[in-house]
Amino acid sequence: MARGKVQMRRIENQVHRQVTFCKRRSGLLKKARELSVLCDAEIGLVIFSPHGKLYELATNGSMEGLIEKYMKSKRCNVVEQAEEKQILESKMEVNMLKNEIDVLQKGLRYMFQGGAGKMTLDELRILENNLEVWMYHIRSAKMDIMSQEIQLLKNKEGILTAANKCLQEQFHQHVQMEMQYIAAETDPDMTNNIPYPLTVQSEIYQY
Amino acid sequence: MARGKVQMRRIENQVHRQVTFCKRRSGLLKKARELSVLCDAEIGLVIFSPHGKLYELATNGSMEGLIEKYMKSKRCNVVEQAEEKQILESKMEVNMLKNEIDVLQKGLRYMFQGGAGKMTLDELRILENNLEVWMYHIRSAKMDIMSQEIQLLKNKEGILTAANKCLQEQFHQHVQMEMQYIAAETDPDMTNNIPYPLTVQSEIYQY
DNA sequence: ACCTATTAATAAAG
DNA sequence: TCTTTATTAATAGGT
Repeated sequence: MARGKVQMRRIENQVHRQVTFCKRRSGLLKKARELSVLCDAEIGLVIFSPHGKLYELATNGSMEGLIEKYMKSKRCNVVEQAEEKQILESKMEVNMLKNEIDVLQKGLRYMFQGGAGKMTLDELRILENNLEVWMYHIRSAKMDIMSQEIQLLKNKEGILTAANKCLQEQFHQHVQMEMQYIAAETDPDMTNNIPYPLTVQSEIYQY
Repeated sequence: MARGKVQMRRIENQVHRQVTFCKRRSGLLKKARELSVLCDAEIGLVIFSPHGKLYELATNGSMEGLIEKYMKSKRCNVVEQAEEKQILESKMEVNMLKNEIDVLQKGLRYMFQGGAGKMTLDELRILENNLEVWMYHIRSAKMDIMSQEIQLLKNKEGILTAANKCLQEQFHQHVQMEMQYIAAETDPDMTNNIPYPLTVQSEIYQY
Protein backbone atom coordinates (compact mmCIF):
# COMPACT_ATOMS: atom_id res chain seq x y z
CA MET A 1 0.00 0.00 0.00
CA ALA A 2 2.84 2.24 -0.40
CA ARG A 3 5.76 2.94 -2.68
CA GLY A 4 4.83 0.25 -5.12
CA LYS A 5 2.40 -2.68 -5.08
CA VAL A 6 3.46 -5.88 -3.37
CA GLN A 7 3.19 -9.24 -5.10
CA MET A 8 0.98 -11.52 -3.13
CA ARG A 9 3.61 -14.13 -2.56
CA ARG A 10 6.04 -15.00 0.20
CA ILE A 11 8.65 -12.25 0.70
CA GLU A 12 11.98 -13.88 0.06
CA ASN A 13 14.15 -11.24 1.69
CA GLN A 14 14.41 -12.34 5.28
CA VAL A 15 14.62 -8.82 6.70
CA HIS A 16 11.78 -7.48 4.59
CA ARG A 17 9.67 -10.41 5.58
CA GLN A 18 10.32 -9.90 9.27
CA VAL A 19 9.56 -6.16 9.03
CA THR A 20 6.41 -6.73 7.02
CA PHE A 21 5.29 -9.40 9.44
CA CYS A 22 5.69 -7.00 12.31
CA LYS A 23 3.81 -4.18 10.62
CA ARG A 24 1.00 -6.19 9.13
CA ARG A 25 0.59 -8.23 12.26
CA SER A 26 -0.11 -5.16 14.35
CA GLY A 27 -2.35 -3.87 11.58
CA LEU A 28 -4.30 -7.10 11.53
CA LEU A 29 -4.72 -7.10 15.30
CA LYS A 30 -5.83 -3.48 15.21
CA LYS A 31 -8.38 -4.16 12.48
CA ALA A 32 -9.66 -7.15 14.40
CA ARG A 33 -10.16 -5.05 17.50
CA GLU A 34 -11.85 -2.34 15.44
CA LEU A 35 -14.23 -4.81 13.87
CA SER A 36 -15.03 -6.18 17.29
CA VAL A 37 -15.74 -2.75 18.74
CA LEU A 38 -17.56 -1.22 15.81
CA CYS A 39 -19.75 -4.19 15.00
CA ASP A 40 -20.09 -5.88 18.35
CA ALA A 41 -18.48 -9.04 17.06
CA GLU A 42 -16.55 -11.63 19.00
CA ILE A 43 -13.20 -12.31 17.44
CA GLY A 44 -10.41 -14.73 18.10
CA LEU A 45 -7.14 -14.40 16.28
CA VAL A 46 -4.00 -16.47 16.64
CA ILE A 47 -0.86 -15.77 14.64
CA PHE A 48 2.18 -18.00 14.60
CA SER A 49 5.31 -16.32 13.29
CA PRO A 50 7.45 -18.39 10.91
CA HIS A 51 9.58 -19.20 13.94
CA GLY A 52 6.63 -20.43 15.92
CA LYS A 53 6.14 -17.44 18.18
CA LEU A 54 2.52 -16.94 19.14
CA TYR A 55 0.51 -13.71 18.95
CA GLU A 56 -3.12 -13.80 19.91
CA LEU A 57 -6.25 -11.77 20.40
CA ALA A 58 -9.52 -12.73 22.00
CA THR A 59 -11.95 -9.86 22.11
CA ASN A 60 -14.33 -11.40 24.61
CA GLY A 61 -12.81 -12.88 27.73
CA SER A 62 -10.43 -15.74 27.09
CA MET A 63 -9.33 -17.69 24.08
CA GLU A 64 -10.40 -20.82 25.91
CA GLY A 65 -13.98 -19.69 26.05
CA LEU A 66 -13.85 -18.65 22.43
CA ILE A 67 -12.47 -22.01 21.36
CA GLU A 68 -15.17 -23.73 23.33
CA LYS A 69 -17.78 -21.57 21.66
CA TYR A 70 -16.21 -22.38 18.31
CA MET A 71 -16.25 -26.08 19.11
CA LYS A 72 -19.84 -25.88 20.11
CA SER A 73 -20.75 -23.90 17.02
CA LYS A 74 -19.22 -26.52 14.80
CA ARG A 75 -19.42 -30.11 15.94
CA CYS A 76 -15.80 -30.65 16.77
CA ASN A 77 -16.82 -30.98 20.36
CA VAL A 78 -17.79 -34.50 19.42
CA VAL A 79 -14.24 -35.36 20.36
CA GLU A 80 -14.55 -33.62 23.69
CA GLN A 81 -17.89 -35.25 24.37
CA ALA A 82 -16.43 -38.64 23.56
CA GLU A 83 -13.60 -38.00 25.98
CA GLU A 84 -15.96 -36.94 28.71
CA LYS A 85 -18.12 -39.96 28.03
CA GLN A 86 -15.05 -42.14 28.29
CA ILE A 87 -14.10 -40.60 31.61
CA LEU A 88 -17.61 -41.04 32.89
CA GLU A 89 -17.78 -44.64 31.77
CA SER A 90 -14.42 -45.43 33.30
CA LYS A 91 -15.46 -43.89 36.56
CA MET A 92 -18.70 -45.83 36.54
CA GLU A 93 -16.86 -49.05 35.83
CA VAL A 94 -14.46 -48.38 38.66
CA ASN A 95 -17.32 -47.64 40.99
CA MET A 96 -19.14 -50.80 39.97
CA LEU A 97 -16.08 -52.95 40.52
CA LYS A 98 -15.31 -51.27 43.82
CA ASN A 99 -18.90 -51.77 44.84
CA GLU A 100 -18.77 -55.42 43.91
CA ILE A 101 -15.65 -55.98 45.98
CA ASP A 102 -17.18 -53.97 48.79
CA VAL A 103 -20.26 -56.10 48.69
CA LEU A 104 -18.22 -59.28 48.75
CA GLN A 105 -16.27 -58.13 51.78
CA LYS A 106 -19.36 -56.81 53.51
CA GLY A 107 -21.23 -59.98 52.68
CA LEU A 108 -18.53 -62.15 54.12
CA ARG A 109 -18.55 -60.17 57.29
CA TYR A 110 -22.32 -60.36 57.31
CA MET A 111 -22.44 -64.08 56.79
CA PHE A 112 -19.57 -65.19 58.97
CA GLN A 113 -19.36 -62.70 61.77
CA GLY A 114 -23.03 -62.72 62.48
CA GLY A 115 -23.42 -59.03 61.65
CA ALA A 116 -27.02 -57.89 61.64
CA GLY A 117 -28.57 -57.41 58.20
CA LYS A 118 -27.13 -54.09 57.09
CA MET A 119 -26.96 -55.09 53.43
CA THR A 120 -29.33 -53.89 50.76
CA LEU A 121 -31.20 -56.26 48.52
CA ASP A 122 -28.97 -55.35 45.55
CA GLU A 123 -25.85 -55.94 47.55
CA LEU A 124 -27.15 -59.32 48.63
CA ARG A 125 -27.99 -60.18 45.05
CA ILE A 126 -24.48 -59.36 43.83
CA LEU A 127 -23.05 -61.22 46.78
CA GLU A 128 -25.18 -64.25 46.07
CA ASN A 129 -24.01 -64.43 42.47
CA ASN A 130 -20.39 -64.24 43.47
CA LEU A 131 -20.44 -66.46 46.50
CA GLU A 132 -22.51 -69.21 44.97
CA VAL A 133 -19.70 -70.74 42.99
CA TRP A 134 -17.02 -69.99 45.52
CA MET A 135 -18.96 -71.42 48.40
CA TYR A 136 -19.61 -74.57 46.43
CA HIS A 137 -15.92 -75.24 46.11
CA ILE A 138 -15.15 -74.30 49.67
CA ARG A 139 -17.97 -76.52 50.90
CA SER A 140 -16.81 -79.42 48.82
CA ALA A 141 -13.31 -79.23 50.17
CA LYS A 142 -14.37 -78.88 53.76
CA MET A 143 -17.06 -81.52 53.44
CA ASP A 144 -14.61 -84.02 52.08
CA ILE A 145 -12.50 -83.72 55.18
CA MET A 146 -15.26 -83.46 57.70
CA SER A 147 -17.23 -86.29 56.15
CA GLN A 148 -14.29 -88.56 56.57
CA GLU A 149 -14.10 -87.81 60.27
CA ILE A 150 -17.83 -88.20 60.71
CA GLN A 151 -17.83 -91.48 58.84
CA LEU A 152 -15.03 -92.68 61.06
CA LEU A 153 -16.94 -91.75 64.17
CA LYS A 154 -20.06 -93.44 62.84
CA ASN A 155 -18.03 -96.54 62.23
CA LYS A 156 -16.91 -96.35 65.83
CA GLU A 157 -20.54 -95.96 66.85
CA GLY A 158 -21.50 -99.01 64.85
CA ILE A 159 -18.66 -101.04 66.30
CA LEU A 160 -19.48 -100.01 69.84
CA THR A 161 -23.18 -100.60 69.33
CA ALA A 162 -22.44 -104.02 67.97
CA ALA A 163 -20.16 -104.66 70.90
CA ASN A 164 -22.93 -103.54 73.21
CA LYS A 165 -25.38 -105.86 71.53
CA CYS A 166 -22.96 -108.71 71.85
CA LEU A 167 -22.39 -107.98 75.50
CA GLN A 168 -26.10 -107.68 76.13
CA GLU A 169 -26.76 -111.01 74.49
CA GLN A 170 -24.02 -112.62 76.49
CA PHE A 171 -25.42 -110.94 79.58
CA HIS A 172 -28.90 -112.26 78.92
CA GLN A 173 -27.51 -115.67 78.19
CA HIS A 174 -25.76 -115.66 81.50
CA VAL A 175 -28.79 -114.32 83.28
CA GLN A 176 -30.80 -117.15 81.81
CA MET A 177 -28.08 -119.58 82.77
CA GLU A 178 -28.18 -118.21 86.26
CA MET A 179 -31.93 -118.57 86.37
CA GLN A 180 -31.63 -122.12 85.15
CA TYR A 181 -28.92 -123.08 87.55
CA ILE A 182 -29.80 -121.03 90.58
CA ALA A 183 -33.19 -120.76 92.16
CA ALA A 184 -34.60 -117.31 93.03
CA GLU A 185 -31.67 -116.04 95.00
CA THR A 186 -30.68 -113.48 92.39
CA ASP A 187 -32.66 -110.38 91.39
CA PRO A 188 -34.80 -111.25 88.39
CA ASP A 189 -35.03 -107.57 87.26
CA MET A 190 -31.31 -107.04 86.87
CA THR A 191 -31.55 -106.87 83.09
CA ASN A 192 -33.30 -103.49 83.38
CA ASN A 193 -30.55 -101.85 85.40
CA ILE A 194 -28.28 -100.83 82.57
CA PRO A 195 -27.41 -97.23 83.47
CA TYR A 196 -27.02 -95.73 79.89
CA PRO A 197 -29.18 -95.71 76.75
CA LEU A 198 -27.87 -98.06 74.14
CA THR A 199 -28.78 -95.93 71.10
CA VAL A 200 -28.26 -92.14 70.46
CA GLN A 201 -29.97 -90.14 67.74
CA SER A 202 -27.84 -87.77 65.60
CA GLU A 203 -29.54 -84.39 65.62
CA ILE A 204 -27.32 -82.22 63.42
CA TYR A 205 -25.62 -84.07 60.66
CA GLN A 206 -28.05 -85.47 58.12
CA TYR A 207 -27.08 -87.40 55.01
CA MET B 1 -11.01 5.44 5.69
CA ALA B 2 -13.41 7.22 3.63
CA ARG B 3 -15.80 10.13 3.75
CA GLY B 4 -15.03 11.00 7.30
CA LYS B 5 -13.29 9.33 10.18
CA VAL B 6 -15.21 6.75 12.18
CA GLN B 7 -15.43 6.93 15.95
CA MET B 8 -14.00 3.83 17.46
CA ARG B 9 -17.17 2.78 19.21
CA ARG B 10 -20.05 0.50 18.51
CA ILE B 11 -22.06 1.64 15.47
CA GLU B 12 -25.55 2.23 16.78
CA ASN B 13 -27.31 2.28 13.42
CA GLN B 14 -28.26 -1.31 12.84
CA VAL B 15 -27.91 -1.13 9.05
CA HIS B 16 -24.61 0.73 9.12
CA ARG B 17 -23.31 -1.77 11.60
CA GLN B 18 -24.32 -4.71 9.46
CA VAL B 19 -22.76 -3.17 6.34
CA THR B 20 -19.58 -2.26 8.12
CA PHE B 21 -19.38 -5.74 9.63
CA CYS B 22 -19.64 -7.24 6.19
CA LYS B 23 -17.01 -4.98 4.66
CA ARG B 24 -14.52 -5.02 7.48
CA ARG B 25 -14.95 -8.72 8.02
CA SER B 26 -13.93 -9.48 4.45
CA GLY B 27 -11.14 -6.95 4.79
CA LEU B 28 -9.89 -8.59 7.94
CA LEU B 29 -9.97 -12.04 6.39
CA LYS B 30 -8.15 -10.71 3.33
CA LYS B 31 -5.46 -9.10 5.44
CA ALA B 32 -5.07 -12.26 7.47
CA ARG B 33 -4.55 -14.30 4.30
CA GLU B 34 -2.12 -11.72 3.00
CA LEU B 35 -0.07 -11.79 6.17
CA SER B 36 -0.02 -15.54 6.02
CA VAL B 37 1.17 -15.61 2.43
CA LEU B 38 3.65 -12.74 2.53
CA CYS B 39 5.27 -13.66 5.80
CA ASP B 40 4.82 -17.40 5.95
CA ALA B 41 2.77 -17.15 9.11
CA GLU B 42 0.14 -19.55 10.35
CA ILE B 43 -3.06 -17.76 11.22
CA GLY B 44 -6.33 -18.76 12.74
CA LEU B 45 -9.23 -16.33 12.80
CA VAL B 46 -12.72 -16.84 14.07
CA ILE B 47 -15.38 -14.15 13.91
CA PHE B 48 -18.77 -14.40 15.52
CA SER B 49 -21.30 -11.93 14.18
CA PRO B 50 -23.50 -10.20 16.75
CA HIS B 51 -26.12 -12.79 15.90
CA GLY B 52 -23.74 -15.66 16.55
CA LYS B 53 -22.96 -16.58 12.96
CA LEU B 54 -19.47 -17.97 12.58
CA TYR B 55 -16.84 -16.92 10.04
CA GLU B 56 -13.46 -18.54 10.18
CA LEU B 57 -10.08 -18.79 8.56
CA ALA B 58 -7.30 -21.27 9.18
CA THR B 59 -4.39 -20.70 6.85
CA ASN B 60 -2.70 -24.03 7.47
CA GLY B 61 -4.86 -27.09 7.26
CA SER B 62 -7.63 -27.20 9.78
CA MET B 63 -8.73 -25.08 12.69
CA GLU B 64 -8.54 -28.20 14.85
CA GLY B 65 -4.84 -28.55 14.22
CA LEU B 66 -4.31 -24.87 14.83
CA ILE B 67 -6.18 -24.98 18.12
CA GLU B 68 -4.14 -27.97 19.16
CA LYS B 69 -0.96 -26.13 18.26
CA TYR B 70 -2.23 -23.13 20.20
CA MET B 71 -3.00 -25.32 23.20
CA LYS B 72 0.43 -26.82 23.03
CA SER B 73 2.08 -23.42 22.61
CA LYS B 74 0.41 -22.08 25.72
CA ARG B 75 -0.18 -24.46 28.56
CA CYS B 76 -3.89 -24.65 28.30
CA ASN B 77 -3.39 -28.23 27.37
CA VAL B 78 -2.85 -28.74 31.06
CA VAL B 79 -6.56 -29.32 31.10
CA GLU B 80 -6.34 -31.79 28.26
CA GLN B 81 -3.37 -33.52 29.84
CA ALA B 82 -5.23 -33.76 33.12
CA GLU B 83 -8.16 -35.29 31.33
CA GLU B 84 -5.97 -37.80 29.54
CA LYS B 85 -4.21 -38.58 32.79
CA GLN B 86 -7.57 -39.12 34.40
CA ILE B 87 -8.64 -41.46 31.64
CA LEU B 88 -5.39 -43.37 31.91
CA GLU B 89 -5.61 -43.63 35.68
CA SER B 90 -9.19 -44.77 35.51
CA LYS B 91 -8.31 -47.43 32.99
CA MET B 92 -5.41 -48.59 35.10
CA GLU B 93 -7.60 -48.75 38.15
CA VAL B 94 -10.19 -50.74 36.25
CA ASN B 95 -7.54 -53.11 35.02
CA MET B 96 -6.13 -53.55 38.50
CA LEU B 97 -9.54 -54.29 39.96
CA LYS B 98 -10.39 -56.65 37.13
CA ASN B 99 -7.06 -58.35 37.61
CA GLU B 100 -7.68 -58.73 41.30
CA ILE B 101 -11.05 -60.33 40.70
CA ASP B 102 -9.50 -62.50 38.01
CA VAL B 103 -6.85 -63.67 40.42
CA LEU B 104 -9.43 -64.48 43.04
CA GLN B 105 -11.49 -66.52 40.62
CA LYS B 106 -8.45 -68.23 39.19
CA GLY B 107 -7.17 -68.94 42.67
CA LEU B 108 -10.42 -70.48 43.77
CA ARG B 109 -10.40 -72.73 40.75
CA TYR B 110 -6.82 -73.58 41.52
CA MET B 111 -7.48 -74.38 45.14
CA PHE B 112 -10.74 -76.22 44.88
CA GLN B 113 -10.75 -77.87 41.52
CA GLY B 114 -7.23 -79.22 41.82
CA GLY B 115 -6.07 -77.28 38.76
CA ALA B 116 -2.37 -77.60 38.07
CA GLY B 117 -0.29 -74.56 39.04
CA LYS B 118 -1.01 -72.15 36.25
CA MET B 119 -0.82 -69.11 38.52
CA THR B 120 2.12 -66.77 38.71
CA LEU B 121 3.83 -66.00 41.95
CA ASP B 122 2.34 -62.50 42.01
CA GLU B 123 -1.13 -63.81 41.41
CA LEU B 124 -0.70 -66.27 44.24
CA ARG B 125 0.54 -63.51 46.52
CA ILE B 126 -2.48 -61.33 45.80
CA LEU B 127 -4.73 -64.32 46.22
CA GLU B 128 -3.15 -65.22 49.51
CA ASN B 129 -3.71 -61.74 50.88
CA ASN B 130 -7.31 -61.75 49.85
CA LEU B 131 -8.21 -65.26 50.80
CA GLU B 132 -6.53 -65.14 54.18
CA VAL B 133 -9.23 -63.07 55.79
CA TRP B 134 -12.08 -64.58 53.91
CA MET B 135 -11.02 -68.12 54.54
CA TYR B 136 -10.68 -67.38 58.24
CA HIS B 137 -14.32 -66.48 58.45
CA ILE B 138 -15.47 -69.32 56.29
CA ARG B 139 -13.42 -71.77 58.31
CA SER B 140 -14.81 -70.43 61.57
CA ALA B 141 -18.37 -70.86 60.44
CA LYS B 142 -17.87 -74.32 59.05
CA MET B 143 -15.87 -75.42 62.07
CA ASP B 144 -18.58 -74.30 64.40
CA ILE B 145 -21.12 -76.51 62.72
CA MET B 146 -18.90 -79.49 62.17
CA SER B 147 -17.45 -79.34 65.64
CA GLN B 148 -20.93 -79.58 67.08
CA GLU B 149 -21.59 -82.75 65.14
CA ILE B 150 -18.25 -84.24 66.05
CA GLN B 151 -18.72 -83.39 69.70
CA LEU B 152 -22.11 -85.04 69.61
CA LEU B 153 -20.64 -88.17 68.10
CA LYS B 154 -17.86 -88.18 70.64
CA ASN B 155 -20.43 -87.90 73.38
CA LYS B 156 -22.17 -90.90 71.86
CA GLU B 157 -18.85 -92.69 71.82
CA GLY B 158 -18.32 -91.90 75.48
CA ILE B 159 -21.81 -93.04 76.38
CA LEU B 160 -21.49 -96.27 74.46
CA THR B 161 -18.04 -96.92 75.84
CA ALA B 162 -19.33 -96.37 79.34
CA ALA B 163 -22.26 -98.65 78.60
CA ASN B 164 -19.83 -101.25 77.35
CA LYS B 165 -17.76 -100.94 80.48
CA CYS B 166 -20.84 -101.29 82.60
CA LEU B 167 -21.98 -104.33 80.70
CA GLN B 168 -18.52 -105.85 80.91
CA GLU B 169 -18.43 -105.32 84.66
CA GLN B 170 -21.86 -106.81 85.04
CA PHE B 171 -20.79 -109.62 82.75
CA HIS B 172 -17.69 -110.28 84.87
CA GLN B 173 -19.75 -110.09 88.04
CA HIS B 174 -22.11 -112.67 86.70
CA VAL B 175 -19.24 -114.81 85.45
CA GLN B 176 -17.79 -114.65 88.90
CA MET B 177 -21.18 -115.41 90.40
CA GLU B 178 -21.48 -118.32 88.05
CA MET B 179 -18.05 -119.48 89.07
CA GLN B 180 -19.04 -119.18 92.68
CA TYR B 181 -22.36 -120.91 92.38
CA ILE B 182 -21.61 -123.37 89.63
CA ALA B 183 -18.64 -125.61 89.34
CA ALA B 184 -16.64 -125.63 86.04
CA GLU B 185 -19.54 -126.34 83.65
CA THR B 186 -19.31 -122.99 81.88
CA ASP B 187 -16.48 -121.77 79.60
CA PRO B 188 -14.07 -119.68 81.72
CA ASP B 189 -12.67 -117.84 78.61
CA MET B 190 -15.96 -116.41 77.44
CA THR B 191 -14.89 -112.86 78.38
CA ASN B 192 -12.40 -112.92 75.50
CA ASN B 193 -14.96 -113.76 72.88
CA ILE B 194 -16.23 -110.26 72.25
CA PRO B 195 -16.09 -109.99 68.45
CA TYR B 196 -15.27 -106.19 68.17
CA PRO B 197 -12.56 -103.96 69.65
CA LEU B 198 -13.87 -101.75 72.40
CA THR B 199 -11.79 -98.67 71.59
CA VAL B 200 -11.18 -96.96 68.21
CA GLN B 201 -8.50 -94.34 67.49
CA SER B 202 -9.49 -91.18 65.57
CA GLU B 203 -7.06 -90.75 62.70
CA ILE B 204 -8.24 -87.61 60.94
CA TYR B 205 -9.83 -85.11 63.22
CA GLN B 206 -7.42 -83.62 65.68
CA TYR B 207 -8.28 -81.03 68.34
C1' DA C 1 11.67 3.18 15.41
C1' DC C 2 10.31 7.05 12.23
C1' DC C 3 8.93 9.14 7.68
C1' DT C 4 6.19 9.60 3.76
C1' DA C 5 4.89 8.47 -0.83
C1' DT C 6 1.78 5.51 -2.34
C1' DT C 7 -1.59 1.99 -2.27
C1' DA C 8 -5.48 -0.35 0.01
C1' DA C 9 -9.56 -0.14 2.63
C1' DT C 10 -13.82 1.49 3.22
C1' DA C 11 -17.92 4.98 4.61
C1' DA C 12 -21.57 6.87 2.56
C1' DA C 13 -24.48 7.17 -1.07
C1' DG C 14 -26.69 5.28 -5.20
C1' DT D 1 -25.89 -6.78 -1.88
C1' DC D 2 -22.84 -4.54 -5.53
C1' DT D 3 -20.71 -0.18 -7.36
C1' DT D 4 -18.91 4.21 -7.05
C1' DT D 5 -16.16 7.67 -5.11
C1' DA D 6 -14.20 10.60 -1.81
C1' DT D 7 -11.44 10.07 1.89
C1' DT D 8 -8.90 7.90 5.44
C1' DA D 9 -5.85 4.14 7.02
C1' DA D 10 -2.16 1.08 6.25
C1' DT D 11 2.19 0.30 5.06
C1' DA D 12 6.70 -0.50 1.77
C1' DG D 13 10.86 1.17 1.35
C1' DG D 14 14.11 4.21 2.87
C1' DT D 15 16.49 6.60 6.82
